[in-house]
Amino acid sequence: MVTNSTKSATSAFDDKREQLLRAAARCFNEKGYSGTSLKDVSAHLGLTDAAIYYYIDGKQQLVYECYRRAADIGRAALDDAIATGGSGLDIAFDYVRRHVDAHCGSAGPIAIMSEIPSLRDADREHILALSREHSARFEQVLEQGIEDGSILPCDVRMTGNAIMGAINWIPKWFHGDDAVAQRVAATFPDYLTRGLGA
Amino acid sequence: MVTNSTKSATSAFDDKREQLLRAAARCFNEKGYSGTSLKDVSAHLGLTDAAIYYYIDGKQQLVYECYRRAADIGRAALDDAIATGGSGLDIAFDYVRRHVDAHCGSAGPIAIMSEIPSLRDADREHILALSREHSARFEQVLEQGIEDGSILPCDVRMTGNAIMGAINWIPKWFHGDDAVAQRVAATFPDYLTRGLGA
DNA sequence: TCCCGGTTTTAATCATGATTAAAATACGGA
DNA sequence: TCCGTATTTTAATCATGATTAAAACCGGGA
Repeated sequence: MVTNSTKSATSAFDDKREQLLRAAARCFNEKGYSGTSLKDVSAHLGLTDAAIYYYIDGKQQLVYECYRRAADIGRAALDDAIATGGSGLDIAFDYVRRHVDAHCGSAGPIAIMSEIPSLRDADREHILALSREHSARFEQVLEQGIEDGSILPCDVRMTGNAIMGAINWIPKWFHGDDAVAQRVAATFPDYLTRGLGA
Repeated sequence: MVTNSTKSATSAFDDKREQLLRAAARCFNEKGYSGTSLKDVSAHLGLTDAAIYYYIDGKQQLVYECYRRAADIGRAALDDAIATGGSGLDIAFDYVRRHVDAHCGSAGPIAIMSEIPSLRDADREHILALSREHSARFEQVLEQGIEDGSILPCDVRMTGNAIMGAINWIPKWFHGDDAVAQRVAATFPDYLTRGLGA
């Protein structure tokens, strides 16, 4: 019935839908959008491909929601980091820590937005807007750090691209190993912010 | 006729074949392996899709050679960096500089190896081997830097992953703008090695 | 000018995979 | 136990795109 429930009450339906999004995210990360068949995704849930249509409107809708979920998680990581306050460098560190946790922790696989062109026109606009907004906000954090002296002057756009790239690439080599997750958490925030100066 | 010429003599055939690989790399980077049709690739050369088969054995062969070319370029960047010598940190800096140049400079689009699973079994083994070897060699450079005191002790595998990720993600946002290329060159080597300590 | 190899296109073929409709199944409550 | 809704499957349909074979084209040398 594909209910567009706005409520967050945890129905069995919503649960399974969430599972579906995670399974799809994992598949998309591994084999790309066009490379994953709905059968690949449904297999993760022990269903047939056709069953997916009970939960979601189609494959396009599936990527779109995966990407939107990814954007939400990234935004939340930045929101929370900003909320904790501190210098620009502190915020940047906390953001990396949270975002990396999101990729490696129990939040499950998060889709990396590596195939924006394959989205429907309207969806692409929306996702691009979210993505640009996120980048801009992070760059502002870097600028704030430059002003408060915690970060060395730099090209914030390029530096932001470097940091985002390092994070976005994680799913390409991280596959759920807890021990590795710890090493990521112990290394990434420190390494990626140490390069910002001090 | 799809000659497997080992010579490097620049025949018109080899030239066009090289153009083909670059066009394919650009397409794969933008829309993924399955997402790009041979028609997409051939359009870049002003040909029809069927004409591609005159130059290469098929789509699988095309990705394989794109990835192999990418591996070669990455290896060359590391070889050259090591050849110039210096501390581990110096080498790391030079490697990043060269590899980033390769992505943004006239070497043309380099395929990012983001869809290893879609390779044929035998090809996948080969590419994975090259990839692992490259990572291992770069980690050795980092270790050398730790020994000679130019790099702070760290988890070289994770740090290497972070650096490679930042570089590999470049094609996702860089689209040939020369001015941007300069900013990348001015920012990445410095930022990515500054985080290694000193 | 005519011929030939090298190059490209046209016009099939063929498999894959998204999507849909109808039928089957499961399961909680009356 | 029986019913009705929620869930899933089965069995089409349909479009896309890789691949191939045969025909057409093109430029240089005899």
